[in-house]
Amino acid sequence: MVTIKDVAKLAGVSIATVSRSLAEPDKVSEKTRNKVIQAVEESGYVANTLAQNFRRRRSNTVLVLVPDIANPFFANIIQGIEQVARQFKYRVLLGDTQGYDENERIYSDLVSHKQADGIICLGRNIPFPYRKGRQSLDPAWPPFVMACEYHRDIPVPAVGIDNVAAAEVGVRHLLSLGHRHIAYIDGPEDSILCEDRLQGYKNALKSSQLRFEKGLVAQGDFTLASGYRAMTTLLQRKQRPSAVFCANDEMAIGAMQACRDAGCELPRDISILGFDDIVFAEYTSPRLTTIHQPRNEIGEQAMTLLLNILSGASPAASRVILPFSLELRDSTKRLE
Amino acid sequence: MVTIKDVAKLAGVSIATVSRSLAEPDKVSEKTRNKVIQAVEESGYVANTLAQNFRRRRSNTVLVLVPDIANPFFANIIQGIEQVARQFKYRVLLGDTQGYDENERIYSDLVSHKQADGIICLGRNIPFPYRKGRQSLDPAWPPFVMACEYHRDIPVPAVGIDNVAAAEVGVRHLLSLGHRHIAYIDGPEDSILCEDRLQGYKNALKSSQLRFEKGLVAQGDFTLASGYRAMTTLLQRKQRPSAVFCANDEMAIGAMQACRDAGCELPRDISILGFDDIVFAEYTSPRLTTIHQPRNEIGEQAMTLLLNILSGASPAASRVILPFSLELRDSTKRLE
DNA sequence: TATTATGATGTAAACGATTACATAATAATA
DNA sequence: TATTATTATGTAATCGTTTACATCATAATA
Repeated sequence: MVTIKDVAKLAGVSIATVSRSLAEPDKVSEKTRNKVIQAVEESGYVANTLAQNFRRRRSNTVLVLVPDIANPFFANIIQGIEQVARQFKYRVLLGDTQGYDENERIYSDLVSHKQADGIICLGRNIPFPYRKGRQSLDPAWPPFVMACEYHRDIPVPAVGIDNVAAAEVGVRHLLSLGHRHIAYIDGPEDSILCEDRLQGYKNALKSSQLRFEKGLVAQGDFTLASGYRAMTTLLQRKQRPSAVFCANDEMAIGAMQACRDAGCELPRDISILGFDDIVFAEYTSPRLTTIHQPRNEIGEQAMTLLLNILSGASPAASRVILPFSLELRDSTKRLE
Repeated sequence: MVTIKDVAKLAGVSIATVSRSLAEPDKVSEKTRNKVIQAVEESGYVANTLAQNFRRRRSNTVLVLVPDIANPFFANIIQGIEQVARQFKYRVLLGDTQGYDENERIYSDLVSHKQADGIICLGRNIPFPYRKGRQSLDPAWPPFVMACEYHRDIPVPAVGIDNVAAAEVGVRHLLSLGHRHIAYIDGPEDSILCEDRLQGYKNALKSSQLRFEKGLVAQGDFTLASGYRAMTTLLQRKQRPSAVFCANDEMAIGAMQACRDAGCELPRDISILGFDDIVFAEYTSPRLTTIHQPRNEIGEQAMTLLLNILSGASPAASRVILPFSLELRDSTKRLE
């Protein structure tokens, strides 16, 4: 293996000069710089990243905590993160937490072990211990940002959309189609995202002087199967809802299947509205009307934000709110 | 930061002894071992992984090259890899190559830079330069294994199913339903997987004394959109196929949509058979009949294989072939 | 008991880079 | 030209481990 020593010998300079020529080229005369570059090429030298990381006490790696990689929604966010990371020569270490807090802990240890410089958290759990009610960011925490989710109490830097507004726009769309009996299939209980979407749903109802009915909210957990189950429950009500707003597309797709299995025709009997706009939304039957989130951009922005923090930007909480849009397709229909 | 030195001082031994107590406990007397453990706990020492990696010249990290993380099929394989990796204290570095060879090169550089100890390649491209026709594994290559795909010329360790057999089973199923005019929607051109599946398709036809017709093969690239396009092309033939075998589920789902858009009723007019059995396959309408692959296990086995190689097992090519199964659902129907 | 084998510990040299500091070379100024 | 400021380079310490080797203590053997 060719080391910096070999290059130094070959170029007839000291190792310090080689190091400088490579890291801070303008701190070195043009002549020597050329000699060094020549020697590097001749010897085929590549710096040993392990040694560099050790000496610089950082890894140029970010850890991404994903509740579930198999969820195509997260996959797109990761792509955005990857893209920016690659551009800035950062590596992306993946941590699939499968929704378990313990796993999040395990992974975040990597940061204290200097295996990663920072964390992007796609899930809803902060992987560090914290006291409830704490107002400011704990200075002991490693650099990290949340994407999609955020935190109500702690001012964690976060990237996402305005979920209240997005849900409201979606439900208002259903209302504008004449629906008055609108159900909501909720995501995991402790998700702020879902709380916000529920709030948007309530706001929309209110704007039409409709009363919020608890029985019209069914619990899901973002999976296809949970959407199916939730819808099945809703269909058992004496008065079936004429429209259903789902907290994500997968549950919407599950719900559609439940409707079909119950003998409903879509969208004639029931309108369905999703959230996220995953690729599959365009390939359901009927095509799923849904709220589009700029997934790639969320990832990009999250990584950018983290890079800023890593390069010493104020650790003050910055929320990046990106635009959403209502994607009108065929799963929602005017009530006849 | 508390280092090994501090622990040594606290325990009243040398740093070598501390290191040994931790790495090779049986090379040290019980008394000292206890003293050291005590000191470690008291001081809250955790070894600096950066320093360890540097000194040990390895990173305890594997690089996973994924053509597309957004593909749920790969996501499940990654989960399998993750699982085993975590168990053996390995980290998973993710490289989304988005199908570009150059990206694969970039990532595989990480190995030469010692950022990763080995590679698991989910795509079809070997990320190192190689001469065609080479019979043996290049000893200069870093440890790596392929999952799903494999290589025809080079004996690369690989994990997957018998794609020829699987496709044959699938198509025979269509034949058994009376279909004689069966199309095939192919995946990317340079994929051995797809070549194998095509071969299985041909074998099945042959077994029923049917002639292989080139016009019944449409090109796709594993995406939903490409499935849609391919199916649209097939539907323009004077004689429409009565059944279509798709090289993966996503193309099958795309194809279903194309059929509906062309006014076909499924599965009455056309039977559709997928491949992979992604979660969404159960939520299409009609539910997709498909070939099930043990995705998680493929990931697990691939990681296990890589670990073996890393721990010095013979670098000889070992192929791990896992079982598949035909998942009968509602998208295939007896020809009337 | 003297000698040898065995096991436990310590000493110090790596690993391959970065970087504070000292020194040498050059340019700018008086 | 002599002096000072500036820039370029080299020397050597350092990061926190691991590990070859030397040393010392203890147990086993003659």
